Amino acid sequence: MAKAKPSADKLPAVKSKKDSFTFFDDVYAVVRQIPKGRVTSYGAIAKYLGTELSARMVGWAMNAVPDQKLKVPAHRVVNRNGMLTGRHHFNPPTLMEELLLKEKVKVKDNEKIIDFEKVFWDPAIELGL
DNA sequence: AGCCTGACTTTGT
DNA sequence: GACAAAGCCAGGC
Repeated sequence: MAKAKPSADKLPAVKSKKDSFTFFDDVYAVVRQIPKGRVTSYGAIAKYLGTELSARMVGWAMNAVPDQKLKVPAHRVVNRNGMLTGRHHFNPPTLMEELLLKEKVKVKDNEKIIDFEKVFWDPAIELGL
């Protein structure tokens, strides 16, 4: 992963707090665009949204999903280690791994994705940021 | 209004 | 390499 160290190059470009609702909406929008069999990290999404400093909010957004019918494949979102840290938040905790396995995503120890780098889907790149 | 928590990430010891 | 701490922002109490 390219981790640049922009001291002055790092522009917050964060939206107003009033646009906070957009944050959740954007998160859902990005997650929904994750191709099948691919996964991404909270940080990647956060970065794409311009709030890489608040990757937690991405996960928080998942927990704050207004309606599951939004088809937000939260199971395709893991932490930067490729670990299914959020599986406990699924209805059955095993649902996350099942969904991933169903999409041909290999999971090791039922908590970590194998070849995470290969199935990693970076919105900033795929969506052409 | 203030304090606490959290599905993260990075950095330092 | 493992553990601890800090920073981030939004929501709940």
